[in-house]
Amino acid sequence: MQLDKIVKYHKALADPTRLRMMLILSQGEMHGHALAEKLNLSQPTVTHHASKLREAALIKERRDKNTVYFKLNPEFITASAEASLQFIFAKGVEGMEEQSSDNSLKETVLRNFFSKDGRLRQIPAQYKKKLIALQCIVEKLEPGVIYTEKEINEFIKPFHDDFATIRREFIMHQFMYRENDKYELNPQEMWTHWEYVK
Amino acid sequence: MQLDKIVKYHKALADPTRLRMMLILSQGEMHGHALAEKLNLSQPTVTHHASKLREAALIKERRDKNTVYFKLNPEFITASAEASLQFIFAKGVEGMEEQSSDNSLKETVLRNFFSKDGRLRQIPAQYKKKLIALQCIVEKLEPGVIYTEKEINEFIKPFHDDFATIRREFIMHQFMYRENDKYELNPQEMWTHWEYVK
DNA sequence: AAACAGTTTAGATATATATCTAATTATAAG
DNA sequence: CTTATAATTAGATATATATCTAAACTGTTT
Repeated sequence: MQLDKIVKYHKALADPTRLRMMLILSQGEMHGHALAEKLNLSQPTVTHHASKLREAALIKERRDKNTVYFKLNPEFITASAEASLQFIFAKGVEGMEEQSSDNSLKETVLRNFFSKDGRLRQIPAQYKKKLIALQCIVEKLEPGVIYTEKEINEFIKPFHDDFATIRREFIMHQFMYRENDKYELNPQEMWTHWEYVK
Repeated sequence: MQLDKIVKYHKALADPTRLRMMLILSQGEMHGHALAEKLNLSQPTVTHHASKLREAALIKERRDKNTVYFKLNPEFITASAEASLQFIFAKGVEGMEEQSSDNSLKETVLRNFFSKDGRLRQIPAQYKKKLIALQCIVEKLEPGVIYTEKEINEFIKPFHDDFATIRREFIMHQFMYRENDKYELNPQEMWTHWEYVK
């Protein structure tokens, strides 16, 4: 998983001192002592910040005799910014794998909580089973259709008397979304409750 | 100064939980309760992270009855990443202003520390004055020329007997840089010791 | 080999922050 | 007006981190 790398990149730049270091180094390479002087910091502090930047590969170093010169690693700086954006906007490419993994549990729920006529005997208390029961009902709705609250209630009633609770759970667990008392199915990707985010 | 904003942007994304929030929201808007559930966190924690993201303008919110829906603010996300890069790579556009501000101090140093024949009587102990004295000497070198250590020594001797110390100070204060025993002047922008980084 | 200069490591301290529970606020429903 | 639900605020705690001083290390010079 690359999440850690992206965090590391942002952490590296999430500090005013390190940003000023980067600014200074954008003018050319510089050694530790001079950096400490320009920033009014002790040398150990500069070492500390330099390690953070180096761990994120944002700077490179060269050594001449005793003194270590730092300079920017521009390719990596831009690459990291790019990667961060890609990460955030990567539409759920993953998360589809486990889709059908829990079939046995689904059958259990269908057998134990629904009667032959399709009514929900009772709302499962156990979290995962409740989600499955809700999903079994909600997937009988039409994707793309906009429902009124009344219509949703009428739809639920044949399954269970407490339509208010179930309607609320639909929203709560992201099966549907609501705006100005209009209800609509969310895309199925949003129903993925089994931790697809690693 | 925009440094704070850039720090805020990176801080906002410098946390695995918030990054996962962004990932989830990239699939569509979601309200606090559902986010808490997906992330296995308490609702106050989600509020906490949402504020951080909101302060950096990375997410937007809408409210329907009691529930607040979060969604990404994609323009700002990319704009911030762009601004961060621009900040880092902004070559010293600033810093040129105060160039000639301290002329009086320079005259003082010239009068008190240099004799009529141009020799440096003694190395000033006071930091700013020392820098001025060094600069007065170093600027007599040719930009672009690569010197050997021997040549540097010979150059300094007419100014001061302790050429070793002065040569070291040239490096230390970034007037010159050294690689494999070759010495070269740094560009004048790097001599700017009077805190151009705000 | 002794001294030195630049860097790094170790250890201490203070501030920041991620997370929780409990209490409060805000909006809606009955 | 009372209750209920979602969100926020307050307060507590534990971890992370920015900074310093002092000590150790490493390569250079004498």
